[in-house]
Amino acid sequence: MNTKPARTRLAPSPTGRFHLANARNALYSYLVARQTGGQFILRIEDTDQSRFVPGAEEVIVRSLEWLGIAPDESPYRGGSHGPYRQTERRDIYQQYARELVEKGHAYPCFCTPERLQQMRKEQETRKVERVRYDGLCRQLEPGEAARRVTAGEKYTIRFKMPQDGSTTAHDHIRGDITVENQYLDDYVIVKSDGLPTYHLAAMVDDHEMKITHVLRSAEWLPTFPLHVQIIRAFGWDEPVWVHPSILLKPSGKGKMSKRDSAAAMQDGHSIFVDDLKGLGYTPEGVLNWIALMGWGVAEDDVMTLGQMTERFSIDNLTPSPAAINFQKLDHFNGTHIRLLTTEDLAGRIKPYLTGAGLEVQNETLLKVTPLIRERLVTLDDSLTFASFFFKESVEPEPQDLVAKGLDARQSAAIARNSLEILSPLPDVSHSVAEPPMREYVERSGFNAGQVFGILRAAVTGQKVSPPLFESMEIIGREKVLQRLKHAINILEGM
RNA sequence: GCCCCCAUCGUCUAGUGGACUAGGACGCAGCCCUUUCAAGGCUACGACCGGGGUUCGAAUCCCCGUGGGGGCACCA
Repeated sequence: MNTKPARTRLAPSPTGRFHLANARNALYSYLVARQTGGQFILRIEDTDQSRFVPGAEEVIVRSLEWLGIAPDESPYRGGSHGPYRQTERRDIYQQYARELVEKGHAYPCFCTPERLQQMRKEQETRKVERVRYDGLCRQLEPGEAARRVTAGEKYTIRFKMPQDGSTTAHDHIRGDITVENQYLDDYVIVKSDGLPTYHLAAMVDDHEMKITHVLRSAEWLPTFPLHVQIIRAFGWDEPVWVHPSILLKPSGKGKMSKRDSAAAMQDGHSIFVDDLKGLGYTPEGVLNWIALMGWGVAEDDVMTLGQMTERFSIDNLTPSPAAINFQKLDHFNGTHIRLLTTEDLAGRIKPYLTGAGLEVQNETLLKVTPLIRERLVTLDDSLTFASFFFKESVEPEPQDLVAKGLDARQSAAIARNSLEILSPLPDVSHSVAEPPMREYVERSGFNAGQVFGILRAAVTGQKVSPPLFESMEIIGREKVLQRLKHAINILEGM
């Protein structure tokens, strides 16, 4: 367990949607911050203006809030280490880039995109070991370079990678990762528009914002040595680096593609957090699900956020890629729904019901909720299990009113007998209505499944429903009798 | 092609040299409960990638294969 307050961050770019991997990094970062009494920070990495998607930032914030892991510092909440949007930190990067150039760790590069493209093409046709920058501008005299810069020539700034030896970087999950420097490139750290690339911006910001633990996707592993080199060039302390594993598509064959996402959506699932709510998932279920992709828990894996905060440790993260398993999401969602109090659950279900045009009375909803709770996988399942409680009348399929092994005439007779039994009763509560109906089953020679099946279809309008007598009690005598009469009419017309 | 990472049931994982007959969860199958569907309970099926070492002893450490994944931009 960490003892010093940790500062962690989530640094997404507002270029697309907020997906599972983002959410999982956010969760782990949040957990580390919480358990050490530190801060979790949201920083927007918007240096690539060509890929900027309007509204993406809002989706990120909304998703984090919905999950219940909102940041302590962010562009919206502010904080003492802002600004939290990289485009607003332009001058800071400029200053640090200049420092790198002055120290001889970086140099201006005047190569045009066209030249670079051609260079790569040539390298490929020559089948060179590795396609990379050829170092043309690295050779330039610093004075000459400075003259061209002041002359107004367009340029980028490249990091001067050591050409001999190797770089060892330490990942908390994987241990030391060593790469021969000759395989590393002179990466561009400031673009010709004056904005930094990730490599510079993230290192500068993590330092400036006093980040102690960097949790980021394993996709960064290949440039990890570069990042460490940049930090060493500045002479800064390194944070604890944690690279949680890549998330794979359900088949385990590669990352999720656009096509895979569409397929998941078809199936009532999604890898995008802002879809999950509409699909009926709870933050608790989603959180528990993503927490366990790459976090090894031996037993008792159903956890709330609070329990995760107590139990989480970056020591228990796994290095191997994990396939996304939506069945497990359903499982966790269902179990967390069952853990909710009746009031809480009712409140969460209501929007799905009213959203479907149903008129929902809170009093009734509170009675219905315990009946459907253990049947729900997603919150919108409440529609299939509870709609009939809130409808004036119900329209059963004629064939559903015919009991198994019987014909329409026999079924109609059972329905009529049931009506005769229920009509004189003061009410159709469970304790009042069930005994005489049980007695009828005994006496009639039909089995319970047949009799109650007809009654269920008549009263609920469907073959599958919550327990029959409990349901009738909530629906009430008048409506029950009404629906039963309606069913008799249908059966007699068959 | 080059570089990097990874390797236990179908999937997510526990396991840090002897307590492993390899544990849990999801899923799957069966049974119990039951007026339907669930939930719940019980049971079953199911894995240490291969080969070499190291060691009295290896799922665990090392090497080599093989397989899988990721990355090779003035994107993050």
